[in-house]
Amino acid sequence: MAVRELPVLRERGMCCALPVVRESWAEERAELMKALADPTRLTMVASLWKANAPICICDFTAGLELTQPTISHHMAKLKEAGLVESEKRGIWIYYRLRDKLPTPTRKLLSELIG
Amino acid sequence: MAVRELPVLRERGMCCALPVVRESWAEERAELMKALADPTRLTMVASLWKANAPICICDFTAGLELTQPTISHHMAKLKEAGLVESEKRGIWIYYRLRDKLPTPTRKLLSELIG
DNA sequence: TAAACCCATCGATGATTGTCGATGGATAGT
DNA sequence: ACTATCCATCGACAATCATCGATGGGTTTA
Repeated sequence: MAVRELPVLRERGMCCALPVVRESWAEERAELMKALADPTRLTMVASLWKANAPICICDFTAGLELTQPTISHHMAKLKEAGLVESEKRGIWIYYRLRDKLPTPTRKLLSELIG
Repeated sequence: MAVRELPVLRERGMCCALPVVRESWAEERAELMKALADPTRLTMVASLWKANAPICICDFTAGLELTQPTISHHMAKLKEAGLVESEKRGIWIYYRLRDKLPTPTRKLLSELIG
């Protein structure tokens, strides 16, 4: 918090005073952020997080004001991002937060939701 | 971690066993996540976070393989999301992470980057 | 004054995304 | 066997987005 100085000596045309490099880290993390960058999906994840119990699609379609295909589509994105896993039980398919969430992801969700 | 049971008794056509409601909370948070849901912007935020020093646009255009208008566009989004603030110094405009970041946001960035 | 540099903005374009209706597979009750 | 329910998938559409080239406004140096 102390080194917030502005460079004084600086020549024109000479950039890159600081190392700014795109890393593969950003690509992976951006994928996770994309999965969470929607109010509906965020609500779904938060519901699963707080309920700590399996929820099926029809419960979401009842609570959120969206069509069943739309909810299914969002849930598929969450699953593709590795945030959610599903289990079929009779007619219903129950979704829950993935058991083996990477620790950084779990902590991030904790900061975001909890 | 104990209540991971699947509902056994369940009637067809009766949903909403669990409260799933869209809250305004999700709308706000989704905006922040959208700002972070791009590899380039993620790299920029991480650079500002780690460098802990002001960086100007030309430094980013030199490091990332993108045009200056594109970088400017991304930086504008970060600014609009309240993540970044700028200061003009001669020819250059220096960007840094916002001083008064809300604590949840700062902790989230810490989990995401640090 | 002129030239060089930094940057924001505009307009365009191709790609991605959120949403819906329609359809069909699977399962349970009658 | 027939029907009702839950759900995934497909195709379509409008909206948003990431990227670029072109332009112009500021600012410093020559």
